[in-house]
Amino acid sequence: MAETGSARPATAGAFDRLEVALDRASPIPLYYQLAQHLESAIERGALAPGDLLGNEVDIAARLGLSRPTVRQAIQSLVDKGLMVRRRGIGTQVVHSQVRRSLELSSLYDDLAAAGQSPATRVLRNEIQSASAEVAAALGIPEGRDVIVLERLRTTHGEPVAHLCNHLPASLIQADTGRLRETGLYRVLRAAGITLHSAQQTVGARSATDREAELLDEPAGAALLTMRRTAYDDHGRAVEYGTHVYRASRYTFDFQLLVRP
Amino acid sequence: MAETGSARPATAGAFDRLEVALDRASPIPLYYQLAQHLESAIERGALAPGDLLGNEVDIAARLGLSRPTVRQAIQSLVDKGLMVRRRGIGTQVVHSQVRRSLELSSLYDDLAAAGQSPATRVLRNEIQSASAEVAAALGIPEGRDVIVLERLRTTHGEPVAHLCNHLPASLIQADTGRLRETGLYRVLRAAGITLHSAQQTVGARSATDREAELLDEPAGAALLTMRRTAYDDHGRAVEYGTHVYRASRYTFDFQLLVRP
DNA sequence: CAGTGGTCTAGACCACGTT
DNA sequence: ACGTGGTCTAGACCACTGA
Repeated sequence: MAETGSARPATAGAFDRLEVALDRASPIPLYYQLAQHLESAIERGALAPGDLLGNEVDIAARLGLSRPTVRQAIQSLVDKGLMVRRRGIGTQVVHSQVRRSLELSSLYDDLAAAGQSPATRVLRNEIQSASAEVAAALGIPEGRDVIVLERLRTTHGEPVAHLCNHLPASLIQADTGRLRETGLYRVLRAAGITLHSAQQTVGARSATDREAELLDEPAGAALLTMRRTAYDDHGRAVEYGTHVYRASRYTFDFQLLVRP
Repeated sequence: MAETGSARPATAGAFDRLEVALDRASPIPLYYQLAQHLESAIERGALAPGDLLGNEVDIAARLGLSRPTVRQAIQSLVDKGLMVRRRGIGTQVVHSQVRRSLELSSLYDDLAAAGQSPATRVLRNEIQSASAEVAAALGIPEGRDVIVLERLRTTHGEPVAHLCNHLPASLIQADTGRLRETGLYRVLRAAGITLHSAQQTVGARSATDREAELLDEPAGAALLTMRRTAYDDHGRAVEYGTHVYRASRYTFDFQLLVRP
């Protein structure tokens, strides 16, 4: 009965304006294709902040998808903080511009993405037996062999950070040459180690004399510190790092989402 | 045909050992009830790290739920980093103990949860016109009225942080008495403002003379700084804060998850 | 090969917020 | 009252993993 026909100007959502072409032959899941389309539409402004997307049933019908599939796509954007759902209202693009949230990428990637042309000086790359602190952080017996990496990260010739990492020696062979050109996490990834999570602690303290010299800061300058243990898929600790950053040249930016 | 009867020792998952009682009359969603059961089982050790949960179809059958509902429950735990799914293997409890990740709670809640019995001294609570910096952070016109809050947070009589917040004056009436006893975010919540997300920047710098005196630190001590803009459901900026923490008494802990 | 999670369908009813 | 998202069902087929 309630056949609305072709005209439906009533509660048209912003989704109408989009041209979404799904490829059912692609190995990429449909919900993921849709999510990518929506995200890129937001990025290029085709979906503006505050826009109502339009209801899920219509979108599903228009795309020839089932509603759960459409929901899965939208939900992934909600989880990213790009959209907000409201019962009785609809789904809208979030008003505030969302900055990229902190990911589990290496500092190298962070800097490269920011166009900072990072470089690395490897100060130390050797095998030692694990101290009590390192053993506890990595969850291995004290005295077990670990790779100790000490590096100085610079951008445009200026030092940014002093990085000290410990890895179980059984994991990889740390190639100093490769570590000069890229980040530790890329080396791990290339070795088939997929990171899963990391526990980080960020703090501050005054620079030691050696740190001040390495980082080209005055004695006793305030530095930003970060201690991190990274875990792989199996929950095994893969890396323990204690890093020190020049506070004048580096901060941690991240976005928090309230879990509903 | 393939009636296995009561004996099924073959690939029994750890889920068998759990007693999960769902309340279909409850307004709490079934997937959420199941997720809570599983999470508490992990917390009290009934599900140990590395345990295979058992396949989703069986669990669904045992509980009288559909598989998507069971999946939704498990997925929420995967999103929290408590479990890992592997195709062809199953779902297991993550090996490493997962610490609580940083949430969008107030410093007051953080300290209270840690049993630190926080207290607050309100140094300033007045209305001013927004400076360019504050106006830009809050997304309002320069010169618009804003509430300026300056507070000193202490635990056990020792200063921990110096907090400076700016809020659009139209939002709430900031009651100094309530701010002494609780955190700003609780006051906001009580005023019907639901926070949605926040953008934070963490850094470090040396203490000014006034900060050193307020925080009982030596002159020029290294301090941890945090700048935050918080947004509500509609994406409107609700609060802009510039906080300074004693590095000797406070750090930021958080967990990062790799999004798959 | 058998078993697992990953994806998808086509519906249904309910709770909530607006009107 | 109505429209929205929130939840749930009962299946289906596929892709990956391990033996």
